[in-house]
Amino acid sequence: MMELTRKGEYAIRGIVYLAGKPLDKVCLLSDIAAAVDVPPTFLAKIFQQFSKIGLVRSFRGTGGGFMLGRAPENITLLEVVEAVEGPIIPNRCVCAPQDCDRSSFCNVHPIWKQVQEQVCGVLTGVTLKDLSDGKIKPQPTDLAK
Amino acid sequence: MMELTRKGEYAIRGIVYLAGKPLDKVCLLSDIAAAVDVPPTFLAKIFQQFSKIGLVRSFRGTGGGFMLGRAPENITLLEVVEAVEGPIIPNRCVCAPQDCDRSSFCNVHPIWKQVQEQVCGVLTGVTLKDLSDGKIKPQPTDLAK
DNA sequence: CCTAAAAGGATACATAATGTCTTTTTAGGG
DNA sequence: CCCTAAAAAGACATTATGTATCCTTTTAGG
Ligand code: SF4
Ligand code: SF4
Repeated sequence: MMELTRKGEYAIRGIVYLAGKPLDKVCLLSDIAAAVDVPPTFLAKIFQQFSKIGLVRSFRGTGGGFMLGRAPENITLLEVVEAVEGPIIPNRCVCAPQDCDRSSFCNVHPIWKQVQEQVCGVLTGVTLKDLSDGKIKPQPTDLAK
Repeated sequence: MMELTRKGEYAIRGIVYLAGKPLDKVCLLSDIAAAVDVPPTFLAKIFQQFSKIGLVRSFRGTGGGFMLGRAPENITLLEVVEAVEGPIIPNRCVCAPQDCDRSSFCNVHPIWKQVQEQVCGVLTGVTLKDLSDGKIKPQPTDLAK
């Protein structure tokens, strides 16, 4: 449960690599794939998805390639993950309570909502800039003392 | 990503049902399955797993069935989930950093560790008693203001 | 020894993950 | 205008996982 797929992992590697380059630098897919050690054909599919929603911009033909669609400090890890993995849904009832007859009286239901919020919270708190800089936000170290 | 499987969902339903019964009451698998609307054969497999690790106790033969292995206030949701889904691992590097060449310098790595802690934190904070009672812990409502 | 019930094992089917391959579109440059 | 570089699009192949069912074996009561 809860496991990021290869696709998600590769997606992050690829776009973090881009985030480490100057914003206007156009990078070849094949170069990115080699740098982050991902099968190029697979990464191509991933970047196509990114491109569709504007996370990266693509240029075709000679001299083409990819660059970030926005400044890396304005792209959160959550966006990247959800772009390729879909929304973070610990249990189907979180986004479709009507699918479960028991949701009206179920005590577990709110727990999954809570889990979702926590996970999204962590991933929203990290930007591509943080990741490429190596300057990870000081974690709250939330010890409910 | 992050989605509980049917197995996990059914497991929770089943054991929460048990938690709502007197501790010494032996329940028939078929009754449990019917009550929580889960395929009986599937629930059987799940309860076998529970039984092996002592989360529930089983009795064979005539008059047999299942009961909780411990008091419901001493069983956390995390235990139940991990019993059937395995450990909560947002990314493989969380439990096997040696599998990834990049883990030594990777900035994403600690994020997954953080996610894991948050999720486990939420699930550890809920017991079967809470779930069967309907008395869900007052959530921290962690608004980092 | 007969019956109830769980345990264990094998199997079937569907879906999702993980890639690869081929063809098409777009763009630059001589 | 053509040639080449590069991404986009779509089809396909393979494997792993999820979701379940069935059958046989073990255990226990009466
Ligand atoms: S039983 Fe509760 S937790 Fe499970 S799917 Fe339905 S609402 Fe969600
Ligand atoms: S690249 Fe980083 S996040 Fe991805 S698997 Fe390796 S250590 Fe983990």
